[in-house]
Order: sequence, then C-alpha cells, then structure tokens
Amino acid sequence: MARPTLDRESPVPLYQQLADVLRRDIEEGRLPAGVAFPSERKLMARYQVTRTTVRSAIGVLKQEGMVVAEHGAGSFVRDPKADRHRVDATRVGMVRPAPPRQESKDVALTRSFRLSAILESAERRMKTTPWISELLQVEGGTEVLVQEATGLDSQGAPSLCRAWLHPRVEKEMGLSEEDLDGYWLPDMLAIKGVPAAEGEDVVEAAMPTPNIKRVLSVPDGVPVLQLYRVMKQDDLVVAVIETHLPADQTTLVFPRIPLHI
Amino acid sequence: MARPTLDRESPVPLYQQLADVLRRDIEEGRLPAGVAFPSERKLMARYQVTRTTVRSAIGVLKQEGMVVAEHGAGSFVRDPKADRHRVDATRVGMVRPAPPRQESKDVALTRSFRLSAILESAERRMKTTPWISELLQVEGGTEVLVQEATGLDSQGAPSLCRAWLHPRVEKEMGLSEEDLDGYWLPDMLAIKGVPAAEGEDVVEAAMPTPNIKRVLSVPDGVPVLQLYRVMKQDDLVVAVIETHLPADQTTLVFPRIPLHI
DNA sequence: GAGTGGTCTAGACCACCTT
DNA sequence: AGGTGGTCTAGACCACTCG
Repeated sequence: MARPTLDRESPVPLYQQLADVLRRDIEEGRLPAGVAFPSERKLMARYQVTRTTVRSAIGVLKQEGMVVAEHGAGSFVRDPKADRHRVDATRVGMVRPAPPRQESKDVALTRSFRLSAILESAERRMKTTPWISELLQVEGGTEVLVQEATGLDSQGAPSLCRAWLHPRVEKEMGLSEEDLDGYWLPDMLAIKGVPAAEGEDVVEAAMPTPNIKRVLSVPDGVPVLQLYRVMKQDDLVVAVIETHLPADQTTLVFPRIPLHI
Repeated sequence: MARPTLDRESPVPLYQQLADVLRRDIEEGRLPAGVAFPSERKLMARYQVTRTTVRSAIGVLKQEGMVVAEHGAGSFVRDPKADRHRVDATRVGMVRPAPPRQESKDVALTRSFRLSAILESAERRMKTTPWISELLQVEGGTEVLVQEATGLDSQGAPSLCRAWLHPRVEKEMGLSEEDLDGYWLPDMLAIKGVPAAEGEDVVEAAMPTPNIKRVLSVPDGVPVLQLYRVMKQDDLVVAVIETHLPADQTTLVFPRIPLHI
C-alpha cells in the first residue's frame, strides 16, 4: 500500500500534513465511521514522527469533531449525522425536560444522554449575567427567580433549560418560589394569564463551558446551540427561556417565517 | 501575591488544574479581556511545570474560545460579546453578500473580516452532499446548479452562502448558468415568479471544516452557525440556501413564531 | 498481559512581533 | 535583540480497556 509520505521540507507543519492525510482518509471512506483508527504507535511508525506529532494531528481532527478518543480502547471516526434529533424550535424550552434515563455505556456512535447533575437546580434565585441582563432588560447583577431543568426535552433531545423571570412580573403576580413547585415557568405564566406570545428567538453557538460540557456530556470538538426565547407582553419582557443543546445531536427546525426578498 | 499552587498528588491533571486557575482569573476579572496574558515561560516559572503542560492548559482555554494566541506577540483574553452582529434571520441568504473589504490587520478584539478566497465561486455545478440531498429531496450525488458567495452580508456580518437549485426547477424554468450572471438565485426565483414563501429554516452548529475556517477566517475555539433555508412551492423543494456564519460574531434573531404552550 | 490513549519532562530550533 | 508562541524530538510512567 503506497502510503503518502510527509514532506519535512514543506513549510506546512508535519502534524498538519498528517492531519490532512487522515482527514482525507476519513472523507474518502478509507477510514469509515465507527471503526478503530490506527493507533498512535502505528501512526508513529508509519509516518516516522514522534508521538507528540501524531497526537497533535489527531488533536486537530478531534477539534473538528471528526474523531473521538476513548482511553484504553482507541480512537474512532465519528459519524456527524448519527444520532441526531430534529427539534421543533417552537417547542424548545416550553416543556419541562423529562427525567434523565438510566446511565448507560458511552459508545462512540450511539452516545446516549448521561446525567451526572441535578434534574432541577435547588438554586432558585440567581444574579443575571451581562448577556441575560441585556435580554431580560434589567440591570446587570439583578437577583431574579430562576428555574433550571436538565434532561431529555419533549422531543427526546438532551438539553439544559433555564427560565429567568423578570422581577416586575414576579412582584406583580406575587409569585413565590413555592408557587413554582411542580410547575415549569412557561406553564405557570400561561395559567396566570400571561401568554407572552410576543417576543423573539435569539440563536447563538459556542464551545461549552466546563459546566455545560459536563451536564450535557458534550465530547470535545462539539459546540452547543443556545436558544434564548424572549417572552414579551405589551412590549415588556416577561421572561427569558435559555436552552442549551449539544450541536452534534441537534437540528433545530423553525417553521417558515415571512422572508424579505 | 499568594498565587494558588498546583497539587501534584491530585488525580486532576496538572494542565487541567492550571486551566481552571487561569479560567477563574479570567472570569473574575483578574485577567481582563484584551490585555496580554502571562507568557508561557512566565507561567512555567510561576507554577513549576514544563512548557508542554502550560501549553496544554492554554490549549484548553483556546478550545473553549476564551483565549486567542498571536504568534510572536502573546496570548490574549477574548471578549465573547465584542464585535457581534445581530443578524435578522429573515434576511440571511436572501441578499447577495457584499464584496469583501480591504484586508486589514487582525487584532484580537477587533477581528475584522478578511477574505482570501473567491467572492463568487466559478464552480457552478456540484454534486450534492448527503445532507444537502436530504434537504433538497434529490438522490445523493446529483449534480445541481450551485451559486456561491462570500463576504459581508446585507447586515454587515461575514458569511458564506451557497444556493442549491433543484434540478426540476432548473429544467422547468430553462435556467442556465448564464442567466444567473449578476443575479443572486433567490432574486432570480422571485423575478421568475417563484416566490417560494413556504418551507422551513434548519439551524445547526459545528466546528468549521478547514475550508470554511479559512474562508471565514474563523479562529480556533469558534464554531460556525449553519442556516439551511429550504424554499418550497406546492410542497416541492425549489432550492436550498445554505449559510455559514462565524458564531463568535453572530447572534441570529428570529421573529416570534407561534409557540406551543 | 498486551495494547491503547493520557500526562509529563527536558530539552531544541524556528518564525514572528515589538522595540 | 529579546521575547513570544509554534513545532518537534526522545524519552518516561500512568490509567484504562479488552481478550
């Protein structure tokens, strides 16, 4: 097998060249998804480089989300379209996520959702971050009522949701933390006659913070989709529903909105 | 200054401990955005570890999108909310991106959009990828008419757009590659009486492929938002408009859609 | 027990930026 | 010129998985 060889004179670093070779192997099907990758020692021997260089190359592919490594077992090519949920954006955050399923083995291709964290946070009052403050239209660092839920959402996709209630609404409605026991905030708002049908949906993506990464068990090289649902009534913000979804498992679907052509 | 020290007995690896220390320094404002980070040699001396370990720790923060390194100059804390564009999702992909601006210096905090690639691809006919095939509802590998445009979109955000035309429409309308000269496909469809007001919008996020990373000049640790706008008429797919947006600069805003409560 | 990936050391040389 | 990050070597020991 005439393996491509690396060019030590090239200005392109060795680990990049090796990453390019391996990426092509994956893209062109010579290294199919799910099967074992050549081990680091094998790659060292085949391409005559140090283990450091091999690991850098694999690191590039890990960052691209193409490869996952499993300690002691090997590295594996990830199938980017496997295990995806089509998530209806109109429902995200509106229904309390289901309790987590039983912890199960983590296989490269069939990553199931593991939960090591709380289903619902005990913490019910938090200071707003700058970004939430902006959306909620309150001053930064205001203490507001927060509800948090983690698990599989109504559509089977893992998610972490936080519902931030505007202090004005809390006060006007005389809502207390106890009132929310057993209720998910959007439900409660509907019950109390605050449908909050106005507003907008804001979508961002970022690499997960260590906390989010742990709670949603997001592997390396996988970003998180963040949907912020701003609920308004009479042009005043009532609440913000923040949802984090692991991007390797989530396809967010919005119904057609009127387009500007 | 009583620096926290690393625990060599801990099961938590040194580079992780160091990353945690540095992350906290950033989060709590001791290392403000934009200013120089301690150099790798300084961190080696301060924490009594090898440069490899220091680089691993900084690598963690780079992957999280908290830090950017500039060769020869130093590493810098990134401000996650700086330089963001609020992008109206109803307009994305519907208007041809503007020509690229002059190439300019790349500063950590004010990354401006650089274009090394084509403004509009010469390639006008491509095979569909599996994912595009699914959205376009054609068989995988079908050759279809594709238009590609890169630059700043109508709202000032950098983006890469591809418009994929369904072969049925191409045939029925007798559209040729020349017809598209000077026109952006969605405009052309509107002109030809195919408003394609139906359909749906699909949002995903992923780490950029090397090509996208280069074209949009996305730094390490930054994912890409992908918006696929499926244009339909009478329940048949007319075209798919694919848009890639660097997630560190883009906040995608959807108007309120009817919610399921 | 053999093989795998994860961590860490102690160096070296280079390319790049700032002054 | 001096400092910075980028690449690479040649080892070592460890924790984990699998047959």
